[in-house]
Amino acid sequence: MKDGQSQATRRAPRGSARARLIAAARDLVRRKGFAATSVDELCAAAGVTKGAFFHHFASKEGLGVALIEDWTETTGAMFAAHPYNAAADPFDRLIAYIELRRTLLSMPLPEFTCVAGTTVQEVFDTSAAMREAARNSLASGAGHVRAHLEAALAAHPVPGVTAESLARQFQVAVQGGIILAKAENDARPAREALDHLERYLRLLFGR
Amino acid sequence: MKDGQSQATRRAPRGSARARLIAAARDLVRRKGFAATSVDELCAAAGVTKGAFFHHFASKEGLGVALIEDWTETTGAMFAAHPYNAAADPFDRLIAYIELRRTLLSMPLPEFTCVAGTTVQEVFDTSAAMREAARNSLASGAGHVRAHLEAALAAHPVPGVTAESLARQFQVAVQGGIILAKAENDARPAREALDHLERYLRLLFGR
DNA sequence: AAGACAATACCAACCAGTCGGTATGTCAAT
DNA sequence: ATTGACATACCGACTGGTTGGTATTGTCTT
Repeated sequence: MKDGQSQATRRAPRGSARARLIAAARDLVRRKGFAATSVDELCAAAGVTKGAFFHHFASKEGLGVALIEDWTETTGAMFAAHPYNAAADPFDRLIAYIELRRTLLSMPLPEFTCVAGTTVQEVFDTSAAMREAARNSLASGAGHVRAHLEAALAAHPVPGVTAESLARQFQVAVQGGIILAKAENDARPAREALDHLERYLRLLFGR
Repeated sequence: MKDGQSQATRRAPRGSARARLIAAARDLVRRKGFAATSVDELCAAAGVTKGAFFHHFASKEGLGVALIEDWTETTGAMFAAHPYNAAADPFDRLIAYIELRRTLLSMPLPEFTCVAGTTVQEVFDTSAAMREAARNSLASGAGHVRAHLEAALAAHPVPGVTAESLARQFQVAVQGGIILAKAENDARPAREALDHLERYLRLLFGR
């Protein structure tokens, strides 16, 4: 009788408020940026009240840090689990990684924007905590390809090129591509950035 | 007697309010982002009242559009006037352009961030007018190198590579480098992004 | 019973934008 | 060379609504 069902659809199950807030933040921050997203908006989107918000996060900035940390884990798990890691040749794994990033670009624009890259642009000078979380996130993202790059460079050294720096260039191509895609309102420039990255790699490794 | 001097230092000369507001916006928006910069803050920084603000701009968004358009003109004039255009060989001009961008990176971080690239990240989905201004700004920036690229490609064609797309990759390297620099709070990753771009160019053109 | 979790009401500060008014400059007719 | 009509540039108090954050109370789970 107690209309438990409508209650359940209307209100999220207890204990999920934190996760729901982070999910809502991921959506809204990608579309509108961090500063332009208000706490009230976040609560409404998550189906949660303000009391719940400030129970789980000390401040809006706290939510921002948690959002980026969650992003680091989520994307990290996704890349780690992906079959692109299976290829025997490290160079093939790099090409497969780029191909994987290409397929991600077929999603709608707000859904392939990088949470860390977007927010750090806004807050790098106003929130040290969020900047540090973003730095860690981008470094972690570069870490996924660095291992493959080290193996590839061991088999085919390139003078003046380190795995560390080349891994960062992957991030540069991805982040820069996203900016151009946003400006053009079209994923194509981001896809072309990956094409150039792949061509660069092939030239470096003589493939 | 009439303390005309203190009057002059206390208040900007008539007619300069618009330019002062744009200059203040360039500073503040680079450091804090567009959404986090309030109109009051802008007015205070420009030494101007709110009445003056809304006399010159219909809205905060209007100031945003004017800011990006001004940025397009300013940077365009700067690159056009620079001696890097002097080299006879188009390839040398491209290398000189990259070198010019490298020297820009010796400034403090907020001063080498691209106004168009930063703001479009925030407002690409919430302000069509600003996104369009940013698109135009980035396209204009790519246009500066496209001419040199066309000449270089005419002398040394590279299959599958157009001047248009390669010019955009210059923007990708610059914008992506800025994001990493912000995250690391250090210009070095941006400089390395230019190094990789230069190496890519040399490989493409066999230099 | 006790603590974790969440709902509601509330607050001072701040937000973008408005509006009636004034200062300054322009130009044509006197 | 004055005058006066008009436009531009600017001023700053004000408004309705929103902001991030708090205080208090209630309700689940163990």
